[in-house]
Formats: sequence, C-alpha cells, structure tokens
Amino acid sequence: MARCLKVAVLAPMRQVFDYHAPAGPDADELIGCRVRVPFGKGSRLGVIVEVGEASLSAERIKNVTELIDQTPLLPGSLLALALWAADYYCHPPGEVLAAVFPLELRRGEAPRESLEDAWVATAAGQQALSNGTRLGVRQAHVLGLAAGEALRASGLSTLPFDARRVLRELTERQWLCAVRVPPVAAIGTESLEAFLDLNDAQALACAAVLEAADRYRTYLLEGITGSGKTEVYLHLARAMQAGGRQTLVLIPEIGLSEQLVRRFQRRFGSQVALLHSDLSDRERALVWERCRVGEVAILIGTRSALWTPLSNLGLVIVDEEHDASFKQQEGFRYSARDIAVMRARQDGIPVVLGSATPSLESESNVRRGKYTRLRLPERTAGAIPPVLRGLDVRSLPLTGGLSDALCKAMDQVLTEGQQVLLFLNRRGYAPLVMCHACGWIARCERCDARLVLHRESGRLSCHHCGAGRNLARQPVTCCPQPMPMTLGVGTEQVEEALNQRFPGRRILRIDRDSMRRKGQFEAACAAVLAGEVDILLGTQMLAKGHDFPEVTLVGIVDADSRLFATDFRAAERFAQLVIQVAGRAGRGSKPGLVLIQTHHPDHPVLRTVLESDYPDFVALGLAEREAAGLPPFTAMAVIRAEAGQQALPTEFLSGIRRATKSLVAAEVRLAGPVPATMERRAGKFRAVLMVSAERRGALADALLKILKAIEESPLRHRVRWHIDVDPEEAG
DNA sequence: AGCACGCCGACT
DNA sequence: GTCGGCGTGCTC
Repeated sequence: MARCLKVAVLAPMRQVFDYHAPAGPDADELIGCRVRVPFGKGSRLGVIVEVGEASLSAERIKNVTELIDQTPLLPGSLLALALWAADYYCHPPGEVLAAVFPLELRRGEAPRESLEDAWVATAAGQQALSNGTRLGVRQAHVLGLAAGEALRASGLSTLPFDARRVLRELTERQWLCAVRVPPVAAIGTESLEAFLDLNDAQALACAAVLEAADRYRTYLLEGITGSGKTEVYLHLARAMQAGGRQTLVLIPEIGLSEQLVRRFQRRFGSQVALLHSDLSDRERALVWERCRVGEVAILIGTRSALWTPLSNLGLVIVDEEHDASFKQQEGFRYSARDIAVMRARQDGIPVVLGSATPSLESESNVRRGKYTRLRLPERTAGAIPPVLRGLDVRSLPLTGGLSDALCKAMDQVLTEGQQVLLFLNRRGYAPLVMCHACGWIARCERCDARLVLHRESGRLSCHHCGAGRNLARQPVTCCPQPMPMTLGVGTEQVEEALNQRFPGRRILRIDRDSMRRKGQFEAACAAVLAGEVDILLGTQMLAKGHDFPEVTLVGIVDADSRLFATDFRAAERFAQLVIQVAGRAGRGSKPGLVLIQTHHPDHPVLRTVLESDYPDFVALGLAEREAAGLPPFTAMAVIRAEAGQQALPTEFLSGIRRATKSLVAAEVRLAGPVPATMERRAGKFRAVLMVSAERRGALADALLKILKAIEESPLRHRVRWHIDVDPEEAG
C-alpha cells in the first residue's frame, strides 16, 4: 500500500485521517506542516503528524487541498509533545493541536511576519521640530521620539497618553512616516537594572541548576515568600541568555504576577516577551512567531504559553507550581506544569518548579528521587517571620462575621498606621436568604444551590450558573407576608460591618463584583501600596501574587468553610493559603500576625498549620493521601457525564463501568458512578465515575478500554461526557 | 463537532 | 399528504 500523510484534523475526533501527499516535496519533511484538506462536505484545517501506510484503499483517499506551510510550523519536539499530551489526557489530537496554535494560525493564516509597525520622522517633520512650528505638547513629544530612533508600536504603551490620534495627525501632515521594523535585535546581552548579589542558598541553587544545564532534571525550588526565588530565576535566565539560550517562565495568572513580570522587564528589557489573556489575536500570533524564530530570550506567560515554539530553549521555570490554575478546567484538561516537565525532559534541559508551598505531587516526586530539592531557607534582609494564631470564636458574638478579638487586634495595627488584610471567600452580602414567616429559601431553579443576596446590585444570584433575579422587579413573594432574612456572611456584609466598627478608616473591598472593569484591580493594588487604604477586604483574588509591605495583620474570616470542604485537596489548599498570606504579612522590619477565626481550633489540619511548618503539614497530608489511596500515591482520572434527564449520566457511566470492569487489571479501582458534588448545575444533572490505579500504565490502559466502551455505548450521544486525568477535584 | 440520512407526530 | 423532531452514522 502507498504511503500517505496522516493528518490530525482540527476537530474533536480521535482518529487521524489519510491523505495523498502533494507532488514535489519529500513527505517526511512535511511533518508539522498545516494543510487544508477536504473533509466531509466541506474543508478543514489539519496538521500532518505522520507519514505512513494508508489504512484504506488508495482510491478512497483524497488529495490535500493546500499545503499551507512549506516548512513545519511546529518543531518536531513540540508536535511530539502535543501528541503525547493528547494520549496522556485522552483528548483528540486535533483539539490538542488547535490549543497549541494561536487563533490566526488555527484559521490557516500565514505566520505573522516578525516585523512591527513603527514611525520615523520625515525631513519635514525634523524641520517642524527644529524651526519652532506650533505643535501640541503631545505632538511635539511623539515627533521628538520619532526623530531619534524609530518609534515602535510596542513602545506606545509606555507613553502617558493614547498616541494613536497624534500619530494619525502627524502622519497626515507628512511629518511622520509609517515603517515596519524588526521588533528587537536577536538575543543580545543588554542589561538594564543591575543584578543583585545572591546569598549562599541562592547561589547554591543557581549553581546546581547550571552545573547540569545540558541535561534534563526537575528541581523543586522551595523557599518562603521573601526568600528570593525570583532573583534565582533572574540569574538563571541571564546565564541562559549569555549562552544564547531561551528561558520559558510559566506563571499562574499575569495580573497576579505583575511584580515578577516587571522585574524581568527591568533586567532584560525588550528581550522579554509576554503572553497573556489580554493580548489580541494579532499580538499573540506576533509573539508566537518572534519566539519561534528566536527573537525573544525570555518568554513569560500563563498556561498556554507552554505551547510556544522556542528555537533554542534552555530552561523552563514554573513559578508557584502548586497553583491550581496551571490545570485547564475545561476542554483539553491539561496541567501546564506537568507538561512543562515533559517538555524539558524531551529537550534535555533543566526545569525549575518554584513555590513556598509545593504541591503534594511535587513533594512526593522529591521523596521518590525524581525531583531534586533546592531550598532557600532564609528571608532576605533579616525579615521577621509572621506569627500564626487560631482565634476560637465559639459562642463569641460575631458582627458581620468578625469577632471582637479580631477587631481589637485591627484597632491596634490601625493605630500604628499599618494596614489590615481580611479574607473571606464568599462574594455578596449573604449566602442564604430565608423567609422568617414561612421558611422558604431562595434557591436556584437550575442548580442544587442557594441564591446569594447581593445588596449592592439588588439581586439574588446563583454563583454557579449566573442566573438570578432582580429584587426590584421580582421581589420575594413566597407567602402573603414575606419576612426575608439572611443567614451567613459575604464580603459586602463584612464591608458594611467594617464601616460601622471602624468609622473614618479607608476600607477597600476587592472581589469579582467590585473589580469588574479592566485595570480596576491594578489600580486598587496601587492605592494599597500608596497607603491610601487602611483595611483591605477580599476573596481569594487577594491571596496570590501581590505584596503589600505595610500590611501587618491578616485575618482569615471563614477558615471553617475551607477546613470542611469535601474535596480531597481542601486541606492542602487551606495550608497553602494560610502560608501564602502569612508570607505577605509584615515584610521588612515589621513582624506580621495572621489570625484565623474558627469554630474548630482543634482541627488537625489547622493545628498542624499553626503549630508546625509546611514540611510537617506535607508529611501529614501525604500520609493521609497514602492511607486513602489518593494521588500522588495512585494515578487517578474521573469520567464525568451530564444530561438534562437525571437518570442518564448515571446510567451511561454504569454501562461504561460494566463494560470495562472485566477487561482491566485487578489493581484498577473503579468507584461510582455517583452524583457529582452538586448534582444539578445550570439545568444539567451530573455524575462521575472515578478510576485509579497504583501504576500510571495500568490507568492509561484502563482509560483506553473506557474510551472503547464509551464509543460503543448506546447512550454516548445523549450525554455530554469528558475524561479528566489528574483531576483537581474528584467530584 | 458538523452534516446528512431516516423514520415518526401535528399541520396546510 | 408534507414540515420538522432529533437519534444514528460518517467524515480519509
């Protein structure tokens, strides 16, 4: 049989499809090229993933319509990585590849030329500048800049005003001329801000990584907040740059890592490129192409930046490696951290996972000798470690969720002119609205959830599906004389209580409701840093990334809700949160205090966090996971299904379980199906089947059998289903 | 995922 | 008698 091209069509299909190779180029050279192919009734984009024996007769195979790339757009190693990930996460290769390409390339457009728009002053412009022609302040400023070096589009954002209009006016007058220039020089050694000297631990960590820089190795860089992890990253990146090699830095969310991004930019200037969700498709494609051709020395980005081709990658860094946002929670459910490790392994380069509170997965990998631990034990500049204290609030009066003890502690700190940070992981005014007359409770019609009262917007809203009602238009009408009352406390209510208890203090609430608009969060953080805020109150949003050196007291208002969450990572998340926020309190010479309000001062997780350090917590957590047969001691996947009819998901999953059970190894455990933690959500009923095995290979084999069973299930089209490998939550 | 085919209920 | 409901199967 003839050799043909195996094409992964960019559609959610698990097979690859055969096509005749176009005449001319050597087919083997085309692996990684995009093609347009006839598919079904229309035409689709695909990626050539293999050259091999045709699986059907030649006359049934069609020709490729168009060879879009003459040379592979995706380097072989990245293509291999994507296909490996498709296998590992049981996801269709075409969809995985669709996630790898920026939108423009996914649509079949040519790669963005790595030239960017710029403006230079014309002779007339130079003259206007020198002969005192009347110019606006902004015009003169822009023209002045363009009279020297070309003024790049990428540099416009540093101007204190929007330059677009000015540029148009100046171009119309022919004082400016639009040109296209290469965005930056190739990897150079320009250095802006000076590099700090490393302390011994930092120097040791750097040396360890660089000593074996030409080999794959995963390092877990463990260091408390303020121990200088970022400085280690910077030095490593510089060493890479000096050797002409690129560094890929993955971060949880760009908004939350602003300080890290700025430090990289101050050290490496235009050598740094950024990929984040605010970029337009065009900008994203441009950065992608610049990285591919090697014009970028350091790429910093969130999850999807992992898939950027880098011509000479020398080091991968994953900052805050424990952060859950590295795992994509829909569609192609991959862990950018785990694939980053695989990428480094394929490329034969080191990868550094950094965290103050490493995941139990990474800790376990250190214990098993798969990762090497590097410790940064000291806080830099002699900072004093924070004090953690549980606040037993049993039978104490609470006003807006706050105990008197917490308020008194706040008084003291505020009197000394310092700032307070309060955490409450619940938006809105109150999470439960009940009628005092008849007992009616406001519930979501589409979810198994209660509606949350938002007083500010005058709405009862569901935090799971977004549905709700406007109280002005649809007031509570459960009985003839409704007497609505609330139970529980949300951020709006705490804010109200704070305003009463601390009159005259400047209180700032930070949650998804108060920080709707773009840039608002950054502005709020700036206000806090400028000392324009006394009490900062917010949800999870506040826990990560930002350092507020004037904050010396942190209060965790609702610790109990976290301690008693059902999911198996709840304890780990709680410990990480407490330690992360503790790290943010009292940097510099002022010691920090963290007060944790609880009704369960003897809860073992809380006690471990309070009385010992993170390593002790890790030991406890790992022992519990081992006893319960949970990751990282088992490999786990969950199959989730949802449908409009209640019985369907369970029926479907039961069928899968039945069809699979006898085919899988004895060590494979199938648990369920059980209804999901919230069975009904957005009008759909949901159920889960859990699969786990001690060996990864046994799980992978079981998942293949399960996929086959799904393909043969008569119910497969009547439910929506997906497989989640290494899930964040088992429910 | 699309898109066609195909076999059963309420309309001109 | 037809328009259209979505269950089923296919895409090299």
